[in-house]
Amino acid sequence: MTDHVSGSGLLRAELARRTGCNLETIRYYEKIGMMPDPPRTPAGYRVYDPDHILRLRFILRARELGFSIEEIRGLLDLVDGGDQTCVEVKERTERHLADVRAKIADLRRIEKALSATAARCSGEAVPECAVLETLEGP
Amino acid sequence: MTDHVSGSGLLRAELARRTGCNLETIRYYEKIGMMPDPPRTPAGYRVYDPDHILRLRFILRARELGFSIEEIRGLLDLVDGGDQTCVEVKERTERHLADVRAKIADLRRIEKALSATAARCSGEAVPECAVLETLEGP
DNA sequence: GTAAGGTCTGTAGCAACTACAGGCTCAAGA
DNA sequence: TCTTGAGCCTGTAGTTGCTACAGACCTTAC
Repeated sequence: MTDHVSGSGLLRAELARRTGCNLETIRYYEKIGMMPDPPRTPAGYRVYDPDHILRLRFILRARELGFSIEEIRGLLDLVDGGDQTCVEVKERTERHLADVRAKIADLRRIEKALSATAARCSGEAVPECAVLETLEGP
Repeated sequence: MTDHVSGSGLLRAELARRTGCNLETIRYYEKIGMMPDPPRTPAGYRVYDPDHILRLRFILRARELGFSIEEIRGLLDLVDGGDQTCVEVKERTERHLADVRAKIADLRRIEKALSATAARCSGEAVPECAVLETLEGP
């Protein structure tokens, strides 16, 4: 079987390959409504298009950044539009923004501690405990 | 029962309260070796000190930032010392550093997309799909 | 001394995947 | 053509990382 189904569509394995996602996880995300039900071939095979790649990559990376499924659902709702008012979108966007900025701040602290550790390690001493104190900041 | 066990020690519930951690999760982290086995009272109650608070807060925040248990174990090994050589520590530190910097970069993209969304939303239009394209970067 | 509440252990349940079993589909080669 | 083999389907079971509960013990307050 080729991967070219009705022109530009991808089958599930090809979507998995292009996103680095586990094959079964795609089906799981469809089941819980994170990924839309894709069109099917007459035989029932799922057929994906480039938008699906974009969406799945976003979900995967957001997970790696520590967003829960529900948080990602919230971010995706911003994309999917729907019947939300502009005010609602704005409020939710700003909540997400605060969360994202807090994560960035914490990661910066970890970055600082790690690079200090690496620098000190260029000498001969094993570092003390800069890492643990990292997230104690203001 | 007070929370003052043998001077400055904390019982499990107090550690949970001060870190925001679920009570049972503390026991779980002990079981999988992320938290050290704490000393006990004669009756078998766990007694924690301020270092435990620090360590647990670090674990919790690292989880929120998307680090897996194994990755956090790696970060904590840097703290715990042990028989690792300086070169090993440095290599592992730099791998973590690369990972942290990639996360920061992605979060910055998300931040940008979200603040653009919020700004556009101050007008009247519902945003299109700036968010999804966020993690497509270079 | 007894009632209330905190701690203990072990075990069961949930969320988010991940893997497998058994069956159907399709393209290609003998 | 027909068969072989890789890929897809569904449903279900297993894994990881927690979270909640049950039943028993301990401690403080009345």
